[in-house]
Amino acid sequence: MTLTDLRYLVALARERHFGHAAERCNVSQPTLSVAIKKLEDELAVTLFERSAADVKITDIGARIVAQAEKVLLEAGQIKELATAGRDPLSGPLKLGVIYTIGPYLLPHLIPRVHAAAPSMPLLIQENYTARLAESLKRGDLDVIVVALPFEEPGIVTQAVYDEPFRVLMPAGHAWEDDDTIPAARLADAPLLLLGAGNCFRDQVLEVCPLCRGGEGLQRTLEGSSLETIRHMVATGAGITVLPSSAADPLPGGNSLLTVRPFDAPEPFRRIALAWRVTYPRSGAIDVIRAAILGSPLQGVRPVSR
Amino acid sequence: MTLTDLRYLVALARERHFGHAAERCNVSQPTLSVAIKKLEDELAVTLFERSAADVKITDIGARIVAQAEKVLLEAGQIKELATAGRDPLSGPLKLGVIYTIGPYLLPHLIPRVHAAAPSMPLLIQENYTARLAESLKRGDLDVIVVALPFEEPGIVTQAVYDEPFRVLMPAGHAWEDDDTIPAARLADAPLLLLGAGNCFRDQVLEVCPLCRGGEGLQRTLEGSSLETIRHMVATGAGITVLPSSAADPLPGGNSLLTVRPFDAPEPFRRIALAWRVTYPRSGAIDVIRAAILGSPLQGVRPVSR
DNA sequence: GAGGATGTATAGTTAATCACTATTGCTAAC
DNA sequence: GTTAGCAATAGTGATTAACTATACATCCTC
Repeated sequence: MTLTDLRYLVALARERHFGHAAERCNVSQPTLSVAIKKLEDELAVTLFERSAADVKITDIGARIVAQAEKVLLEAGQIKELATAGRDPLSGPLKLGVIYTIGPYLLPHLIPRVHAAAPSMPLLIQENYTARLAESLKRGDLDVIVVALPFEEPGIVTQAVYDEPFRVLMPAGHAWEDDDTIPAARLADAPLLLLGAGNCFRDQVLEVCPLCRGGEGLQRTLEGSSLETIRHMVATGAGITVLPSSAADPLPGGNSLLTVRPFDAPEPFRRIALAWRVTYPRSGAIDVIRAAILGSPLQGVRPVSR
Repeated sequence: MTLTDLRYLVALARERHFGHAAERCNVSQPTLSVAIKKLEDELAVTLFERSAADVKITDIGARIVAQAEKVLLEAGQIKELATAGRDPLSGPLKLGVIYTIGPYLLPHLIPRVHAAAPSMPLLIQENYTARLAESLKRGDLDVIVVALPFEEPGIVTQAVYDEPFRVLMPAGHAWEDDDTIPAARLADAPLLLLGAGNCFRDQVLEVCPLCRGGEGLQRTLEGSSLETIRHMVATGAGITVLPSSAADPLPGGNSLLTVRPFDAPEPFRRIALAWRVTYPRSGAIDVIRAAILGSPLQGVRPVSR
């Protein structure tokens, strides 16, 4: 029993004439005749009473035809689903973002994606890189925004932008007079740091390796966020290093804080998109990339593809 | 897209492994692989993300799989319908009976058919032979009970029983002393007859052809029934000829009426079943025949097949 | 980083199926 | 009896679907 057979069956039930039904199906009369006979044999049921005068459907035949129509209808739905699903910008996209980007990127990203792909709602998860990677590989996420380096089997990455680091200090701090800050100076500063698991923490520690072994004045704030740290800096609890998108004052920004860049060469992190190499909706990824680059993130430099 | 393809699709969605899915479908891995690829090409949609680690279904793939399961379910219903419809004794049987048999046969027939084929309800129509024949050919009826001769193209008949004619007269009638009645005597009797269209009327007239031309004492009662005529005979309005099943007194019968057979050779009618030669439920016809022969119809003689 | 293990895709071949044309067979109507 | 209409069958060719064998890709291990 094939869908073609069922189409022949329904056509014959409608036309009550093998020749006409065959014509409607664009096949020859014997083709349809044989197919119906095959169906009857397979089902071990007489579907039609054939006579010279006309073709009559049996009671059981009528019931089976009704069911066949239902099958064909449902099968047609598959094609419709496929047509709808062919557009990579249709259907939800599961996006993961690391904690140190989400709060600064998402408010800009979401409306831009919505404008570019109105029928692609974003399902967003913020998490650590490791968790995002796991979800991405499991298929719980489709695309993630992470900092490089990021190497995972089966995952491809695409750099999107570079983002310099900044030193954040309370307004009136002694370093405020300097236009730029040397990284080495941080070694003995009361540096506020994110907890383990945040990639940004490690990147900051790389900027001033001395701190690591030094067990100096740094304080690790487990379970905290960049925003919390910023508030703590404002209250004079210490200084910190932030990515520029989180640090640079927006118009009408915080007057309790002072931001200074590092001495050249500025330390920076490279932010990238990552997805399974097998992920088919590359068009959706392009939209995400464009929306990120279209977002007004302070201090970031796009990375050409 | 075939039902087989959909089965492969569903299996792969369940197993998430080409080899295992193929095994479950009793085909080789390449067979399933090619089929899925063909489906994806046809629908122009990526249904699965394949990687060395595992097989992931895409969002659109999951939706299509759900629809495919629906299709397969509905298709399975066809087989179930066929299985149920394979029994000729399942499903209603549309039975036609001529007016001069119905009232005497049906009260016996219906419970017997119900006992022999409980899931074959009878849809019964009483009518003239010509109307029954038309309905039978149109397919509005499946089997009819008529008197022979009955010849129609595409229709087969099977004699079931012979039924002698009887003379019915009011109790106390002059002929009551005779054990049998010669047919010729009816020529000048006040014979009550059914209206035109009733085959039994013509059969009675054949018994005594003289009446036809004679325009004697006969009265034709249009739109009447044998039962009405019987009542009229009881009131002394005349005499009549009835088939034995309608005439012979049942235990506790009507004491106002006297029934006499004809002189030998008794005139009789032959009752038969008729159906379209293409009608597939011969088993149902056998049940009807057996139920008729099992009915206690007075005076009838079964006709062996 | 080379080699092995796992798993999917491809190549090449064979068998089955499907659809065609031509023809037969059947029924009913003229 | 003949003819017309229509479905069934025969026979053939093309397409499809299945197989086995093998290539290819990826990841993991040593």
